[in-house]
Amino acid sequence: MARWEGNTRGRLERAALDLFREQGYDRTTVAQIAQRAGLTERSFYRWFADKREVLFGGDDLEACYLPAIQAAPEGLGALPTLLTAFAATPQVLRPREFLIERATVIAATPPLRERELIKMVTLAEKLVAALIDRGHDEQTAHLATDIGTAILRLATTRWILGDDTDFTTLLATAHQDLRTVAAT
Amino acid sequence: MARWEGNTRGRLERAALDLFREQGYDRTTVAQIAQRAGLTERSFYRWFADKREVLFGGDDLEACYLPAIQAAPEGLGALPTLLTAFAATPQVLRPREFLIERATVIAATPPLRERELIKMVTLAEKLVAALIDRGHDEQTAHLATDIGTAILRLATTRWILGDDTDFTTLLATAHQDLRTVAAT
DNA sequence: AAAGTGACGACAGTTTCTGTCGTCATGCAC
DNA sequence: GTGCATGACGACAGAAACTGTCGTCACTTT
Repeated sequence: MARWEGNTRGRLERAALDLFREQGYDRTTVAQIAQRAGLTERSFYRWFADKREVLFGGDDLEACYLPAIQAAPEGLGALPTLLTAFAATPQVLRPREFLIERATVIAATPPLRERELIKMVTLAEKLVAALIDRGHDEQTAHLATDIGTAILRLATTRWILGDDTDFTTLLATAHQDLRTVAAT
Repeated sequence: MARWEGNTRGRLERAALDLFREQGYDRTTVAQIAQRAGLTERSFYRWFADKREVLFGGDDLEACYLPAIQAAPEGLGALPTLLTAFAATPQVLRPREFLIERATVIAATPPLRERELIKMVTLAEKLVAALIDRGHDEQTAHLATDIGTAILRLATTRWILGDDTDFTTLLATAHQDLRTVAAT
């Protein structure tokens, strides 16, 4: 694979994240990223479609959730299927520090937020498709995905804020909270 | 205001949408848009921050929803407040044909989808803030906004698909459907 | 040993976006 | 009416993002 150092892609990701944190996203050049990784600007574009994509390389979540949905017990409702998939998945796939640095940079720069949003929507569409595959009708699949992501977001927020409860319990609590708000 | 033709901004929007439909987004140049509107490329950037923004000029929805939220009856729950705001608002603020052409182009080009998504999220954040302003706590406001937008999306989808029911009824039906899915 | 492959550098070129300055029509003061 | 501010505009110049193309070089396959 790699002729020189190896892990070219990882070196580019690391260099980009470091530079974004040091100087900000718009003041760092693709040429700078490539140079710090020991490459040329042209080579950067062989590994990533554009400057933003360098922080969104992994399809980790998709690889986690989709099999978990397919493996869910037969005859389960759409929303419970999603929630078990969310619960059965490890919270951290990369070193935690990397994720936090990355999230900080993304939150601070609008172009990266845009990219993150479309990644999330694309993932959500795949969740919908997976639910439809299991026999749910389209509108139910959409609705369950909307509800499920809202629950996931609330549970994750509380988890980040320091709530160390078991994640399955956090999901169940958030689900109950949503039902309460929806009942009004 | 306008020295020559007047409505410079509108001319640019119209030229951009037409060109995007004729040749696609990436094959049309900012210089082309400006030329068709009788201007220079440099002048385009005096009216829009970047090439994508030309299709997202109006803050119409925000101008509709926020006052409606503030005008909602005292003591109403967070979700009902949103739903009344959604119901009390006209569905069409621009000529319907313009909206459809625009939506088609956006759906077909990823960079425009990204921009649309961040516009929607920004609007949602303002809805949350408006709810917090009315005394709701942050998590409830978030949850209600997530639920409310899911309901709005389902109702709008059915409306577009040809369901000519009164929009308030469509919202109520979608709300009921969501409760059903959430109950499982 | 010869041929194939895959990552890379080296250009050249287009397009997006920004900074800066001069121009010119309109409006307002005097 | 003359002088002066303002605001939209054109005309550059230039940085940075991205793309196409070609040659090179290490490594692998046969």
